[in-house]
Amino acid sequence: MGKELAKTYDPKGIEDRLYRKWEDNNYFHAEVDRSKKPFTIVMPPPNITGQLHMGHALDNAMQDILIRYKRMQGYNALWQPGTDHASIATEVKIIEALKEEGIDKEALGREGFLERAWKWKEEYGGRIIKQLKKMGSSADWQRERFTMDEGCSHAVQEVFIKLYEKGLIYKGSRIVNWCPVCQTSISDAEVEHEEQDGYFWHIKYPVKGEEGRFVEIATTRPETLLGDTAVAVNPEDERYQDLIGKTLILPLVGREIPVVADHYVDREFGTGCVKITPAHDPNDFEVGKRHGLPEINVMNDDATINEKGGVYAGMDRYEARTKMLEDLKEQGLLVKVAPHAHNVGTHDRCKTTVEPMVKQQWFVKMDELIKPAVEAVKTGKIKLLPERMNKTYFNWTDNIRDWCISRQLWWGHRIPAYYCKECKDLVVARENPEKCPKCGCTHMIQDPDTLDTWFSSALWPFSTLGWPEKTEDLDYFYPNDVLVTGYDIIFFWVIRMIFSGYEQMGKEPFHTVLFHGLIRDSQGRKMSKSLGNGIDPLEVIERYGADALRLTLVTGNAPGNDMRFYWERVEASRNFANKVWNASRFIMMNLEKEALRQPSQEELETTDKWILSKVNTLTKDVTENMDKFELGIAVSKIYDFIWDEFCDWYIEMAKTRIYQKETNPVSGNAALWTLQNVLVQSLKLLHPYMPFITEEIFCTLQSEEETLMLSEWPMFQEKYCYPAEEEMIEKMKEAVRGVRNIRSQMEVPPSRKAHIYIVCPDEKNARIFETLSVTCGGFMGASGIKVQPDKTGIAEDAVSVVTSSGVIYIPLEDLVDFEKERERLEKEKARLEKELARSAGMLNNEKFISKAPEEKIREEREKQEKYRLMMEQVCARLEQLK
RNA sequence: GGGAUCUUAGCUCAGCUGGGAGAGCAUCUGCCUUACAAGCAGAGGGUCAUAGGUUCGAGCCCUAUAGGUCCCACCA
Repeated sequence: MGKELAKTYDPKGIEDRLYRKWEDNNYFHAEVDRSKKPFTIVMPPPNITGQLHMGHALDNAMQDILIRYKRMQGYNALWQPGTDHASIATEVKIIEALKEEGIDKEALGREGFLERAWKWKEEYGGRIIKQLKKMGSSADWQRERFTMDEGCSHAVQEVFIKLYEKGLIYKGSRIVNWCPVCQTSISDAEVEHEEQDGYFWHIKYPVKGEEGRFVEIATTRPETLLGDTAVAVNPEDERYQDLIGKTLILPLVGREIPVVADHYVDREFGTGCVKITPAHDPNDFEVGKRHGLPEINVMNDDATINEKGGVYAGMDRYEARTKMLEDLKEQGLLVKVAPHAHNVGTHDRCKTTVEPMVKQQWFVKMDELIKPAVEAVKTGKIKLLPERMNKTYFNWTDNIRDWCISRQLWWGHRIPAYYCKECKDLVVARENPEKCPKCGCTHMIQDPDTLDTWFSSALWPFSTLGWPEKTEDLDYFYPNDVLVTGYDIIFFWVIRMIFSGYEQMGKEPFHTVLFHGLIRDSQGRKMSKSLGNGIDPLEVIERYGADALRLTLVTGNAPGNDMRFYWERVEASRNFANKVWNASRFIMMNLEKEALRQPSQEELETTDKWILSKVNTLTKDVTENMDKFELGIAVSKIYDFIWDEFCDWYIEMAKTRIYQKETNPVSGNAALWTLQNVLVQSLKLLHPYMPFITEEIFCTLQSEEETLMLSEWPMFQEKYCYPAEEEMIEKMKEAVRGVRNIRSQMEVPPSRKAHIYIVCPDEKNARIFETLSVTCGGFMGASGIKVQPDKTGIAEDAVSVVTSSGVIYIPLEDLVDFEKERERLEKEKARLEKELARSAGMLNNEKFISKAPEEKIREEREKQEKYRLMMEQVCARLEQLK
């Protein structure tokens, strides 16, 4: 008869098969279509070095949910995917690989290295995309882009030149964060501060011409002493007034340096005297600028001491430190060593301690660029979710510093700047100029540096749509709608996309940013390679299916909050998938070959109307929640509806009618029609979250339909609101629960049936139970139900359940333990007393009556009346049992 | 040093604009009831971190305190 499904849901096979079907049918592809409204999300491009991890899984699950939802709503939904060249991360990986082969990067040369890099890209670039597909991601893969493909590179070049021409990009000699291991400058955002235990070394500098007089300074980095060009004191520090302007002899070096006065010096801290090393400390750099001090760079790019360091030349910075301290001690100039915890800047990629150094680098001037980006968030033109991210955002924008964009790396976008070999003139141009515009010679050399990887990702929302060409795509799909990403890259990426969007497009790149948190392990630790605590999403998919993983990741997680990963939670999700599967299996088993007839209003029974009303409300709620990006709330409502209302109540209620459809075909048809319709509507609501299982069921159930993913998102319909039926069923459920509770407490075996009496003096309630007696009879373990207005004919010793709509009597004389029954009633009485006291407390409070909204007062009165009636019944029953 | 955030059932977390405390897992009891034991029915378990305040009414708003987490920051 009906269609067959396996007894348990097995995602294996099904998922790959359906994904192939979706791809083959081009369902993910979006073309400009002016008749439809666009909805666009750009995928944060994963690194080509990457493997899918839980962060990606969450990020992509959320985006896929939104994009599938909007697609079903009829939007022209574009999810624009791609990958990132990840300059430094990739370069480091390639160098490692080369090392294993015994090849040196420099020896290989730039060209050879880039050849290797592109090969790497070919090999690994596609890997993560394959993995994303396993998640069910419905991105438009035909539009897949790469940050270093021709179009994106063109965009990068254009932006660079435009900004340069506007004076917003400049080259300058400034102090930058230098990574001695990666041997490149890095931006402020790439520096992580970490507290380390170090020492405060107190060193004496002799005052020139005053035998036996010294100035004592304190430092955490004694090796920088080699580059000192002054000692500074606070101009208002009485202790050192006479020193200002004097000359000191720099220990170990013998160079003469002045004592200068600068307000930067904190009199309270250390000795109040600060050694000034303009070439190796950002503060000192500023002080040096103010006092016209020379900048002496004493280090090589690998942080060994250079020739300026005299006898220490060639030593590593820490080696030199040790040696210098020994020497100072010998000379009696090291006066004190105090333990001192301080913050040390490290490179986020390799964790090497960053060395501040003065270097020629390229910078983006930020103060003007950032203004529209600040304005956009301030005015709500761009909404950050959760809202608290605004503070983080402004904290960064308010303290913004120029962005160092040049990197001494090979893998990346080459800076379009050319230098004349002869006159050193600098030209920024689209192509290598044949001759120097200044001196006319033909030796122009391109700047060897490449750009920060984030320079290209900042353009992602429009470079992927064809910018700088004026494309149809750009016109139609830009601005994007939503950006989904982790809060950890708000500075690296989100802010930079926003100001780049305004600068290049004159429009914001998106209007909503939905931030998610980190996925942690079960102990709350970050998942990391070094800890070995990472969980591979592919393994989860392998074991439980992509749907289960997706559901796990978005359930019970508020935006921006971190989440712990538990296998048990995946198991719970898998169980839900199985529940959906089996409910569908049951329905399909009972469907006849011929189509169901839509029942008339009269043919729909109370229970049908109740569940139709419920799913109607659910549709409204879920749509509202999803529009507010409350994905977790929306899906838990779907979950509760399907499991609790639909499966545990409605399907059970419908069973009798299905089994007896031969004798009552009208009722059977109405039940089956309702089952099928509610199921389909639930599948639609669930589809964005669990695309595979819902598609599989839908296509089996409605074999004439091609796919669920392009079906219409359900709408709330006024005609399916049945408040009266909802109330009736709720009353019935209360009664059923009451009886089940009693039976369980009294340990009545399920096989034991009893004839049940429901005493309802209220006519309306009586009618409810009469109508529903067949339905609730089965649930109450009743052999029959009699609804009557009084207790006539009911055995004195029958057990009773007091509900808000009537008293239910269960004659089970031989089984009843009266002691237990009394206990139970006493407990119920106590509960009611508490409720009544609460009600009375409120209603007797004059202020509540005068100030609370009328609705609340009415509600409270109704409750009080309900409890009062129940109390009467309980007391009467207790009296009887005495 | 500045800022954010958290503290709710044994565990992990929801709780939207203030109006009778929720879920999943775990625990206990009874059920292999012809969709599902990855299940069904029932039960126990919380002075919502502490102390004040605003309010008729606070898990939710305000203030302070304690503890945890995270971000930012150039005191050498």
